[in-house]
Amino acid sequence: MESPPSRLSAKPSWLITQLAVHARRLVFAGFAETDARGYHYRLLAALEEFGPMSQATLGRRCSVDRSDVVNAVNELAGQGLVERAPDPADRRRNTVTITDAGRSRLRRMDGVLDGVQDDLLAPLSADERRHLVALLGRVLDHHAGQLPDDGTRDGA
Amino acid sequence: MESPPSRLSAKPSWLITQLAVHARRLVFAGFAETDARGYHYRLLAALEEFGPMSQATLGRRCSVDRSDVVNAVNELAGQGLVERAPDPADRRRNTVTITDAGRSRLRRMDGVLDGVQDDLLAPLSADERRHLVALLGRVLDHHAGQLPDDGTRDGA
DNA sequence: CTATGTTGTTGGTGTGACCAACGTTAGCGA
DNA sequence: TCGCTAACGTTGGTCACACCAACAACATAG
Repeated sequence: MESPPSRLSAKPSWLITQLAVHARRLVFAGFAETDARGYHYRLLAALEEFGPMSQATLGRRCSVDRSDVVNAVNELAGQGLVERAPDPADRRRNTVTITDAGRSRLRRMDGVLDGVQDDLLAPLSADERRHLVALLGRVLDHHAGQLPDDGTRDGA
Repeated sequence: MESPPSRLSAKPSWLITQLAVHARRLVFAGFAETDARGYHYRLLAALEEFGPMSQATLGRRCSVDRSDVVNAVNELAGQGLVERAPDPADRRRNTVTITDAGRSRLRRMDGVLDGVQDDLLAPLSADERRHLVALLGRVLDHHAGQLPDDGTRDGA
C-alpha cells in the first residue's frame, strides 16, 4: 500500500472531498438495496418535514437544481412514493406530496443512513463525533448563507 | 431562503458530502484560471513528492483509477507538465516524470488551494481548524486502510 | 396591457468515481 | 522450456451529482 502525497493531508478541501467519497460509497451501498439514491432521500425528507410543496421550492430547500428535481420526482412518482398534481391556484406549479409508501421508504433510508454513520465515524468517540458534527454544521451554515442564489437563474 | 430539512443536519454523511460540494465549487473556481482540475493536482503532487513512477503506482497513491490516470496524464503531457516514457526495464510500464513546468503549475495550484482553505473554513478559529483537520484525518486514515484493494481488479 | 419574473421541462455539460475487457509483457511454477 | 497467472496501459463505457441555457406557459407588478 503506497502512501498518498503528504502534501494533500494538510489541505482541508482534500480531506473533506476524500471523506465524502467514502461517505458516498457507504451511502450508495446502503441505498442500493432500496433502489434509491441521494436525491430521493433529500426530497422525501423535505416533503415529510414541510408538507406538500412545488417542485421549485423543493429544489430550493434541498439544494437541488430544478431540472434535477424533475427527474427525481419522475422516478419517485414512478415508484408511487410521491404524487405530482397541478396546483389549481397557480397553474404553473406542480404540487408534490409524499405518500404513505414514500414515508415508509424514507424511514428505511433513515435506518440505512444511521448505520452508515457508525461505519463512517467508526474511529471517533461519541464526544468526538458530536464535536465533528458541530464543526461541520457551523461551516456548512456559513456557506449556506451565500449560495449561488439558487432557484431562479434563467438565462434571460 | 427556505431552510433545509432538519433531519439532514444530524447525518454526518450529509454534512460531509454537502461540505464537499462547497469545497469542490471553491476549488474548481480557483483551478479554472489555471486550466486544470482535481486529478491534475493529485498526480503532480505525488510525482513531485515521490519522483517518477509508473502510471499504475501513480494511480494507487492518488486513489485514481488506472483508466483515469491515462486520461489525466494525456492532458498533463499535452500541456508539457509531465513526460511519459516507456520503462526499458519493464516494457509494460510507462514512467511518468514531472517537468519544471509541472512543478511551477503545482506551486500555483498549491496557492489556490491554500486560498480555498481560508474561504472554506472561514467561520472557524485557527484552533478549531486544526481540530477539524485532525478529526478528518483520523477518520480518513481509518478508511484508507480498507480501500477496495485498488490497483488490480481485472475482470479475469 | 406590457414587462418582468417564475415554473416546469428538455437537453445539454463537466467532474469524479467507478467497471469490463483486451493486448502486451513479466515472472513464476511445473 | 512451456504455460499459467498477474500486472500494465489503454479503450470505452456507466452512474451520480452539480450545474447551465433556453423555452413555453403562466402570474403579477407597473
